[in-house]
Amino acid sequence: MPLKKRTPSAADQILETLEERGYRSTAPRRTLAAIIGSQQRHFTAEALRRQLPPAIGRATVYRTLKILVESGVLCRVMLEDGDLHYQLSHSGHHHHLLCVHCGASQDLTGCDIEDVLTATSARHGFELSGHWLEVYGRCRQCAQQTPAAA
Amino acid sequence: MPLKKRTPSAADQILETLEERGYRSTAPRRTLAAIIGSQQRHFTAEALRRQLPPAIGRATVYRTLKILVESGVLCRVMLEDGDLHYQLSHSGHHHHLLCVHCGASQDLTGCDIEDVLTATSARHGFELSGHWLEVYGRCRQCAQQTPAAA
DNA sequence: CCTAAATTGAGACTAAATATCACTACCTAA
DNA sequence: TTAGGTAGTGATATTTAGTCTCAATTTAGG
Repeated sequence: MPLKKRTPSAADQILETLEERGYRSTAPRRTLAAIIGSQQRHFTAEALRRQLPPAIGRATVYRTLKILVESGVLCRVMLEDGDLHYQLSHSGHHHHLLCVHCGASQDLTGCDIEDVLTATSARHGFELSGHWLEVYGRCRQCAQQTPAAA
Repeated sequence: MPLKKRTPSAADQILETLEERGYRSTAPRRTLAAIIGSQQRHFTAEALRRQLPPAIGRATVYRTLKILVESGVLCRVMLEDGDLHYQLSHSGHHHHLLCVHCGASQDLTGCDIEDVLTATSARHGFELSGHWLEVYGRCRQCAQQTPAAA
């Protein structure tokens, strides 16, 4: 017998956040939330759309993605080739270690980039307000599988 | 009487770099070099094109920009809104302090970001191969002019 | 001057994203 | 429970940014 209250799924959390922000719960958004919650990797808007029933219009996909980024549910990830991807955001401001081999990404935690930037900016008389950082390389698994990639 | 050998202009330096790399000196490239050398701020491909005689085709502009980035003459700058701009590159790998108020940019020097990233990545078992960093804020002048911007 | 190869520009094309707008479906106040 | 104002939707047109193709032109070098 399944329990009534389980750990809320990613999709549920997404919908909840939208409601908290005053957005209506609609059928397209529920579908979007379910598919987004099921993504194992960062994804593009168009890749997402391909997984959606064709009845859901392009505009809705882009509108919803924008809302979700503003709401902190998703974050944007810039790939090395300039492709803009999205992925579930697990925390507040953070950065990504993006594996260029398998496409996995880990959050960069325990990192004092912010402090370094603040100090360096101050030295330039610069009033820091934000930054954008992506880190590319190979994750542990991929690095082990192909030790000295050409 | 003007001296024969002056400090070479930015445009001359651009053309020289192209020649060193085996690219031919052509009229369109000379025009491009002159206009690029005269930019006071980072610029988009299309903004550049608007300053060019219409006889120079779009393809040539983009081709030349690509060559110049590969040659290290220009570097790409990603603005906060996702706009891709270009600007003259003054050194090798570096980062930018981008003023969101006036559009000025300074190179970020004397910064040990690389070391921090290397150490942090290692802690995650991540084999670092590259990164992308932009820093946004207000330059000294703008910060002074509007001390507590809303 | 001649020629091969590099370069060019017009324009077709692509991809990603936004804008428009009539229509629909939510949700709440009655 | 329903009515109706509004948020939301989707089809479609449009924009933006850039790439591709290819015939014609220009360049560098002998």
